[in-house]
Amino acid sequence: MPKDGQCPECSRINEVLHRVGDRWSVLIVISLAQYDVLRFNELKRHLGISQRMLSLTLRELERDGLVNRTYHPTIPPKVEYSLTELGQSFKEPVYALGKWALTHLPVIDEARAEYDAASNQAKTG
Amino acid sequence: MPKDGQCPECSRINEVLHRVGDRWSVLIVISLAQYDVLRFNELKRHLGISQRMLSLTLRELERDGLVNRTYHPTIPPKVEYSLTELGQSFKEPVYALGKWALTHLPVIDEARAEYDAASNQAKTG
DNA sequence: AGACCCGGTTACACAGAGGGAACCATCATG
DNA sequence: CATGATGGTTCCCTCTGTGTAACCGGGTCT
Repeated sequence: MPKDGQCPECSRINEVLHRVGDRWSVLIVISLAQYDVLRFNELKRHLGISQRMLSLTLRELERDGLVNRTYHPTIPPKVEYSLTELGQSFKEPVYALGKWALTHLPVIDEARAEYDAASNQAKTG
Repeated sequence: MPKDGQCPECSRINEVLHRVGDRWSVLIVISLAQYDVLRFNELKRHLGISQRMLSLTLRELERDGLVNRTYHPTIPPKVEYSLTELGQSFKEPVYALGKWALTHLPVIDEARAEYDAASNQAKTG
């Protein structure tokens, strides 16, 4: 961790982003937002996430109060995950980000291709 | 990288998040949004980022069309960075996320403390 | 000549993210 | 008894992210 001292807001944002802004957290929140309730293996199949990472990420999400874990002691066991209120509130900015991502990915790809072409030309020419 | 095949939207979002959701990109965008134009070393000082990471991240941001790089061949050299239109549009969801983060960080901390206390009690008791 | 400024780049090292596979516990089925 | 399903956990290994430190290159000041 660097000093981070310069811009206090930055480090706060960084903190939360680091916690909740990783790849899987966001995708899990999005999935739970869509389907309301999902079981462990449903999430696993839906996201193509490894069992290990799903378990880890869900626990962190639960710890942070974003996700509810409901354990049904049936045989075989059944565990359901859903968003808490906090998770629901997080859904909105995440959706905004997701929407932006989906909307602008083509533009980004284009910009990237252009940049690569230009720098390639610079190298060759 | 996993299969990612299950939920196509997820993998797209993941893709952009992976690109633009790292530690520094977001903070650079926020800083540039605030100050309009910043020089290399201004960013460096403001964020407390290492020279290497700043250089790397800025190049990626430029490559993705989010940031403009203006090189003034003066002595000593002067390089100015600013947001492109795309970068400006990215600013909004990022701000939404940042705002959520700042608002809910206390709640998260609280939830976390509660969770830790509970699991500690479970372990001890 | 040597030191300094700016904006980078390169070499090296370390921590953490993340995947894969095997193991666990429990009951049902064949 | 072996197998399967569910929801995890644990071990091991790799790959990436990130930091530190040193160097570059041109010009200016001393």
